[in-house]
Amino acid sequence: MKIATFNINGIKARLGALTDWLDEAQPDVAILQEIKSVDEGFPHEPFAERGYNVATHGQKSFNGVAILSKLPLEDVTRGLPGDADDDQARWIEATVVGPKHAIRLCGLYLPNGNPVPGPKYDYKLAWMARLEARARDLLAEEMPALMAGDYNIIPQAEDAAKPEQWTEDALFRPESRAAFRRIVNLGFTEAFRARTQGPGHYSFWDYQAGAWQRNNGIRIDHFLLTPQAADLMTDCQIDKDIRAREKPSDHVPVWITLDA
DNA sequence: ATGTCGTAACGTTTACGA
Repeated sequence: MKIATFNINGIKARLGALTDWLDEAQPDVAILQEIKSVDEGFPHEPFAERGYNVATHGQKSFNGVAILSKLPLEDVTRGLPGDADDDQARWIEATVVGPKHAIRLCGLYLPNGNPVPGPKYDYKLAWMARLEARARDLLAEEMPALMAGDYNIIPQAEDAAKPEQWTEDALFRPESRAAFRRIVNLGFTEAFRARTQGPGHYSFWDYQAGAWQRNNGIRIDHFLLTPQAADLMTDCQIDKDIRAREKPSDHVPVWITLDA
């Protein structure tokens, strides 16, 4: 089972690029972030004709997450638990049942948090505390499950081409990285790093200042796997070449395969 | 170089978020 995560930066602007990539990469599941659309504005037909079921959790203009799946999406829930007043659309869950295993999928768009300090950074850290709570509950289920998406976290210096440019940024502040490590260290496997070591692997290049042309990237899109899911993983890759196309997102897809 | 995008709005340009 091939499962991808992809921050598309707007479904209206990215529909062609997204369907082109789906046709080539043929993921069974695509977990999307920054759809920047209300649920009613998210197109279903282009995905239905390719065999995908669609579940969305959107809002006007900003944020928004979705899951596309060739398998039926069961037990869909929307919103990260822990704050009834949080109206930002950043979390969606669903279960898919493969030939061998059921997988609980969590799609997330973690707050950016800039500038530091400030209310947006406070919101990021508070959101991560709620994420940790959900992660603990997920582990307690002792089933194959994953949390995938745009974490807006650069885990280590080797995950940035120029880490010195990010020292004051919410994506790389010690508090942000510590919160990410606390979650990983509960017992999750960070899929990409379980299979590939060393610098030079990125999932985001800013539109500004020729970041792509200079390969000034960062790795901020991640899969965290429960032990039961990690045991099923057979591959994890980044579709870097997508970034060179016409009208690209500033992120590229990251995907895993599971023997599920 | 405050450098680029995507979205929305009392839109032919500005504001915001990233």
